[in-house]
Amino acid sequence: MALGLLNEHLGKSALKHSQVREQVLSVIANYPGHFSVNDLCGKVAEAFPDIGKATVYRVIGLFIEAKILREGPSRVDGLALYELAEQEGADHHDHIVCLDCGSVFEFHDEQIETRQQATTELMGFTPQYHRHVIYAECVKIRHSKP
Amino acid sequence: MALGLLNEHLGKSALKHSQVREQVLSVIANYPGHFSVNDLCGKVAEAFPDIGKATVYRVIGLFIEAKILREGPSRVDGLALYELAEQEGADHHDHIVCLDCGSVFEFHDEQIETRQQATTELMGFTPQYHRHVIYAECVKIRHSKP
DNA sequence: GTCACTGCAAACCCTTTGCATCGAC
DNA sequence: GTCGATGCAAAGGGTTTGCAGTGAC
Repeated sequence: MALGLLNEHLGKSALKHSQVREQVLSVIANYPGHFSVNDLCGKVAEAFPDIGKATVYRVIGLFIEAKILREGPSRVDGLALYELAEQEGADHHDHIVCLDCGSVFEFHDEQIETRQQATTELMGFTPQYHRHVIYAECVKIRHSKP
Repeated sequence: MALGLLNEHLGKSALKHSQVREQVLSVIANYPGHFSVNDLCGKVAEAFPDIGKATVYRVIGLFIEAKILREGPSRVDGLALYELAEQEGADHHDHIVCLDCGSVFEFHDEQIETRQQATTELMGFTPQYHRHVIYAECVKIRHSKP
């Protein structure tokens, strides 16, 4: 899976393959959902205590370039969250952040995507990516989180 | 205009009216478009050199509570931008950030707003606010910026 | 052997906080 | 006079960078 993307990206550049990058990738691959850099550092440290925080930051940048990760929603306090990028052709999704508990949910609406594309082009732009996050209160507690 | 909102908000709280707050507000009122805290500090320093940066931060927080300002799009590098909030009943808008020059443009699409509301409610949430930013390349250079 | 990668710690940037002073009511 | 507002400088938190050592090719 994502390992292929990584190697593809490394192949196109002067960058080298490394064990550490594969290790971080394996941690991410097993990471469900959305995470901050700090979350990831924690998980990485559990599995590979020798990997430093600076490397995690550097690797995240690399993975974003390789389109393995993408920047997801921001937490209410503004901290960036990341998630595995969609595979080529897979459904793109946007986010709802619960104002009550901070949980992140995903949604997809084809009409919104279409209108977005059309509106942007109408204004003379070629859309590359977008961030669409709805902050909302949940009516009934239908999800639980610490 | 916004001065009314400020006084209204101050009236509802234990907070005091102050000259400094009015001065910062006057700078913002003359500020076209979207600005970072740093931008604003610069403009404020030009007009009122005695106002400290900490106060600007504190005042921005206050103005957001008073719904005079709202958090706008993020710059590509992630830095938050602010803008004058819409007046009650006025059109809400979202943002396109030009990847070529960083300029910020506004758009509004009623269909997107409607679908957003519907989708969120369908998932059991009451939407409070959203951040919808499209990052795009401009096809022709139809705007100029340093 | 070369040049990129890594870990550590220091540096950085933006933002918040503590504290003494000033100002609004 | 009271209590919030302000300015300054210091502290915080997240992220980046410099450098010497390590690892990939």
